[in-house]
Amino acid sequence: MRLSRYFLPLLKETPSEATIASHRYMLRAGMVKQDSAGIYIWLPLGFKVLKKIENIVREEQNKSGAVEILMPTIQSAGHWKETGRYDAYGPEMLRIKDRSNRELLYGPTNEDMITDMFRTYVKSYKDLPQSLYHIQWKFRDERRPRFGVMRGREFLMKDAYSFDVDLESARLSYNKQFVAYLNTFDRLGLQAVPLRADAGPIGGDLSHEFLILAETGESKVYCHSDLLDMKAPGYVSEKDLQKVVDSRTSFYARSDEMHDQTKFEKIPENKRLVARGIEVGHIFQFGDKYSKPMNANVQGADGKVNPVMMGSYGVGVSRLVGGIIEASHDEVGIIWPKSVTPFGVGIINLKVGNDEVDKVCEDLYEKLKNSNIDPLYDDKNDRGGQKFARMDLIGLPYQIIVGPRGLGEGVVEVKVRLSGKKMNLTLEEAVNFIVNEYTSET
RNA sequence: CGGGGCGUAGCGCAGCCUGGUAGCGCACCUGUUUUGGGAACAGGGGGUCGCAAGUUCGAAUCUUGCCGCCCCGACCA
Repeated sequence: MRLSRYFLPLLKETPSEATIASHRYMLRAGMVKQDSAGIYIWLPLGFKVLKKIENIVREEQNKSGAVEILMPTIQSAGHWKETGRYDAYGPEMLRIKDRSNRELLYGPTNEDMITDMFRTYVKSYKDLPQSLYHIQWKFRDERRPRFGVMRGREFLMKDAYSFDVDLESARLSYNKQFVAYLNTFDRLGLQAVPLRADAGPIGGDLSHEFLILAETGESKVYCHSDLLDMKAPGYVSEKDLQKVVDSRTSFYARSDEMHDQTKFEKIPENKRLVARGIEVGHIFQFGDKYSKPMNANVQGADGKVNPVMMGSYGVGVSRLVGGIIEASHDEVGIIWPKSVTPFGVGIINLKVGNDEVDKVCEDLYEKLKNSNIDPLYDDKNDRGGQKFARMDLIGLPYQIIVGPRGLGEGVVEVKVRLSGKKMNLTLEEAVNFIVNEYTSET
């Protein structure tokens, strides 16, 4: 993309409402624009990142065996009355009436709807287990939206639902999602900690929440520090699932509400970690909580009819955009992990109009495009300082700086955003370096 | 939901107390000189001062009502 033809409305000054880094930078880097409290327009740069995160979440869901569907944002109140949640959910649910005075709502979650869908089709244990997910916009009428997209009212969420014939099988489905979450957050460049959680308003027996550590996090985290050193498991066969899950859940790791100081103090003192975190995922097993009142029953091999055993698994996709920035920024701007960066590399032309500089930039631009690097070429006729500051702010992992001074010696400058390290390389070397950075690790 | 605050140009703000027809910085447009870490000078465009009613000869400024937004706390993915 050529910057001169892109839509990137940057702000030099920080809007007064933004108090945390991710909110400040998302506004300044032209990623989002607030339309009303907790509701945002996703501008091109922000939208690209959102889609990249969404795709990683999708790929890991697919790998786990979950199947994608898409449920509507607007739901009928009927299903919610059947489970008793219409009254239980409270004012955070946005209730709407249509022209015929029918009661509708903008979905804050989808257990009721999917259970209704499931029961009309599935009657036999032979069709189980089943995991379905969708990635869809939700609405919760928060009393106090804040922190930009981290706590919006409208937000993009992946929610998966598992259906099993018994609790033992349901545990397997739960574990698959648990492992999928470890892999998902790893690919997003995040260190996510699974905490034992309270099932909360969704209800259930077994539950974990996944938090990324950040000073601005809303939850307090107490955990064994070795948990942070564990690497993502990658592919895990069914027979090893429980072992992998146990290897994480055996560590003490809890949020404020579930904290048990006595148990915490059994951890060696130098391994006790108290930090703050941002919740980016939450998984629940809740058995027949919805299937029973909704008569979502299946017939087993023994001929008996029982409610299907369910779980649900959420990831805050739009919240992750902010969460990643909280976890990865410095005093001048964002530092994107390679997996979600809106562009692979920024090319800075320091002297637009100079034949040689223009030619080298165009050459780099074409070569990188053809190597699937998706470069952003700053071809605007601005001063150097402005270009550097701009590129640092939007946080692409690599920059290639092309100017007459370097070209006089036959080199361009490659800058690594994270380390600040700069290298003088020939044009070919620069292209090879960037391509290699994106292919050497997955 | 408790407590506090703010709505004046795209962004950041002053003016309001003490009423007289709107200003500063950044951004934007034109020109000149510049050009390797957010350039300088000159000229210029952009506002029903959140909305409505009231007081007044006259309201950004005073009064009342409404709307919107933010911050702290409690709550939440």
